[in-house]
Amino acid sequence: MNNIKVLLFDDNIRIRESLSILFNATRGFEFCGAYPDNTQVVELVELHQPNVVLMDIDLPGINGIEAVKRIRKTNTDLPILMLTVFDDDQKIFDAICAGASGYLLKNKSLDQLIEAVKEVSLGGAPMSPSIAKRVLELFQKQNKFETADDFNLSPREKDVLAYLVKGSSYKMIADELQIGYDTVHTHIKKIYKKLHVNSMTEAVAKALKNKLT
Amino acid sequence: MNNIKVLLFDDNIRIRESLSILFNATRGFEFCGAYPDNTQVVELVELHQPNVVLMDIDLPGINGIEAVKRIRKTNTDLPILMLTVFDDDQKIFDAICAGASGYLLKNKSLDQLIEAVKEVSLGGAPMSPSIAKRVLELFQKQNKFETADDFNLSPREKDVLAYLVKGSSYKMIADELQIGYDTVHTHIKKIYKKLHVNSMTEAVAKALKNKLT
DNA sequence: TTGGCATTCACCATAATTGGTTATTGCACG
DNA sequence: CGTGCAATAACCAATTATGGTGAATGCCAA
Repeated sequence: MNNIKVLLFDDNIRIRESLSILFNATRGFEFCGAYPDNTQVVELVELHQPNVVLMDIDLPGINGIEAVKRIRKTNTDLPILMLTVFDDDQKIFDAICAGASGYLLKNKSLDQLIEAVKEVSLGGAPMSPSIAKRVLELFQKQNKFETADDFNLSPREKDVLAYLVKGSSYKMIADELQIGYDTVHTHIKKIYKKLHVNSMTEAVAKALKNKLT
Repeated sequence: MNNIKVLLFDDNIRIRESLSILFNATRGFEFCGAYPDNTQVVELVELHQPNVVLMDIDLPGINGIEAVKRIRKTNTDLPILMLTVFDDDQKIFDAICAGASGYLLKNKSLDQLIEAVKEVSLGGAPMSPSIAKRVLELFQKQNKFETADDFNLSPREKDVLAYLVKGSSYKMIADELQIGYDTVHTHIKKIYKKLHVNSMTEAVAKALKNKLT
């Protein structure tokens, strides 16, 4: 198996030096270099062809999240491990959405860092447990839904509502469901009563807000 | 510091026995008991008052995910660590949405398991890197958005579109934006041209699909 | 300063939606 | 064997939305 080539971006010179020593001294790793900012991040990735990028999230100028976005424009597979001293919800969220592969707090031991880099190079997504907790919470928040509020819609009414959400008109719904225009009208009237709305747009908005689709 | 009380649900008798020995023999832990199914899960949690629950995800009868839901009905804080041999996307997703605190593959060493239980009892969310990767991918998928497609909407047009999404009619928008009905009409006509749609519901659907709000 | 664009407004004709009532069919439940 | 409900359908009147043209104002940049 080939060495794992590691490229580091961090504005702290001590971290650059110590990680440089660490990866050069550890069997199975190869240190491409360490840079204090992201001005040349895309070019440096192109140049060094690393297997893993370590990215400090709080860099001056182009921050780590922006750098991840730039790398991801041309390279969707390269593992990028975010390093940070803070576990700020918004930054975690942004970094993950930008396409980061993992997220470590800097309080890890060097052994744990080595382990994490190995894991991320193999396609895993190492995360500090406290980070993982945040991610899970964000995830749960986004996917909590009120099954309670079904509004007692009948199956057919749900069908019709789904077409409304897709942007269909009475006529289109009638065509697609193979029923008459007046029947669509009837269904929609009942939907409005059950949802306590009185227009298609309100119904669509309510359906989407309550994940009725 | 008090011992960490661990309660286990797993249908494999070998795992029950070996983890029983492990946690009884490890300083800082206390083993509440091991059960092969979830029929009494809520009562057992109530009885033992554990600090951490280890839950196999594939149990006969009431599965691990359903068990998590039941526990979460009355106890939102108790750390529940899911154990599984498979890393199936849907199960990961369901377990997390049900309220699981962490998610470990069973290929972990006993030392790593002990470490993970410690972490979860402290409020972390240990995850096997391969699981974490799935979670990140699901997360990224849910939150990917096309900032590119702004559709060249002017600020005012975005305002109007936002009201459409809220379910407002021409009149309501005119009132709320303090402009005339015909002006709203004009804005909406331009929005339709830019979005390539020709009804309020289509505009709302497209706006929401492209996160234009 | 001229051209483009955003924002505002008006009028007209057509099409679509809304709310009301009424009615038939078929299915499930007690 | 009625009762209730979902699903289907029809009719009417009033409101709302759509698509077109045209036009005034103001602002910014070439």
